[in-house]
Amino acid sequence: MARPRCFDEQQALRSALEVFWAKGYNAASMTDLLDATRLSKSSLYASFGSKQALVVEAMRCYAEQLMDGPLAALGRPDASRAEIEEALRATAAVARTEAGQRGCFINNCLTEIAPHDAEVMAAASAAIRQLEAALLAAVRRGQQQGAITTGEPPEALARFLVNTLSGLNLAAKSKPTAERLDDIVRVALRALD
Amino acid sequence: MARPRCFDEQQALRSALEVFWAKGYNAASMTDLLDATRLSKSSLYASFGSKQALVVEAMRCYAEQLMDGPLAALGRPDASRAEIEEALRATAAVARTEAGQRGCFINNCLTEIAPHDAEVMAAASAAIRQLEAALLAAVRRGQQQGAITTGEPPEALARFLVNTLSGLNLAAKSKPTAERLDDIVRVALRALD
DNA sequence: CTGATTCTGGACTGACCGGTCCATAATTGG
DNA sequence: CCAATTATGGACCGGTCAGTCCAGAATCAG
Repeated sequence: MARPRCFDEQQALRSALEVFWAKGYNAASMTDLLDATRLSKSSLYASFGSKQALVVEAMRCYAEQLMDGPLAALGRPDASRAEIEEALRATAAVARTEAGQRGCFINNCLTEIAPHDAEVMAAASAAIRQLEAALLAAVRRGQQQGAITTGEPPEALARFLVNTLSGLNLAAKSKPTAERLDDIVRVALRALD
Repeated sequence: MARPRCFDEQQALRSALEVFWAKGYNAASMTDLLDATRLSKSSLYASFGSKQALVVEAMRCYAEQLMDGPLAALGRPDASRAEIEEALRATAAVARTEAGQRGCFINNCLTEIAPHDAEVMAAASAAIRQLEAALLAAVRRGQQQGAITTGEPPEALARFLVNTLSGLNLAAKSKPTAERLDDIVRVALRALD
């Protein structure tokens, strides 16, 4: 009875994410988004409602692909110190690439738009909370195994690690050398001893 | 012979900085800047040339007031471990305030505009380099005094500390609790032991 | 083939953008 | 008071912004 949708909403979302990620929210025009998604204006507005709603969806999409990418190790149920180290190193490795210079999309949104948009703030906070929870579980396991100091509560160590990851992603913006990133990761890991 | 300038360029710059800092570069319109500086469009363009040139000057202005504010301790010629701790704590203290939720202006610019503007990138890099140099000097002194580990080169520790400060300023965006910030500072300082 | 329904392209809107320009007001030295 | 010089306000510019809307193409069930 009805004509079926002839485009993949998830695929469009991924394309929109690329645009927002590369250009930032304000600098990404609807024209840019239309070109990237290959959707008509009507279709895009019918599917997502507004530019703001679209970026919020893009943030969720990004958070998912983060946990499947450089932070995948942290998602494993037996994640411990080795997986924390792996996550830090993978983040540093991405930061060296050209694409990595876009930084963390969540942090970009937190910086540019969250202060003036409650929904974006909520989405960013949720993503950060999720990362912290994963780190917390890994820290606890590491402490139980004696691989991580028990001189600090696991919550404190997890918060510190979130902070270090944020910093690495920000550092990525200014074309850091591999040595610089390695220094940061190595010294940060000292805090777990 | 000539009519003297009847406004304070530095004062106008500080006002412009407030606008850019609170709203972000793209979201700050010339109208906003004109209202805040109380200048006419002609005067502002005659003094600074363009919105982009204005933000670059604002970045320099911010970098100065940073070294006179929370990072003042690091500027002292005898700065050592205590001054590093003081800088971290002062940054955390600012992050708790409402004004602190604007984060670090340099990092905001690095995130929003530096990727697409070479001059902004240069200004941001210069500011970060300056901070790192101050930290490096303090780390070296701390190592000589035996207050900081010599198990890592001072450059690595300085880079790590820059990273931690960046992270704290980013964390400021999401209304962090005092406890959370204290955790980050305390754990980061472990890495110096 | 037909009628119902939904998707699609693009014209269109009013507002605002950063930036230019000029006539005028203000202040100077003489 | 005058001539020279500069700051100033505001009109104005073309372009772009996010978002609306509609006529028509595409796809369905029967």
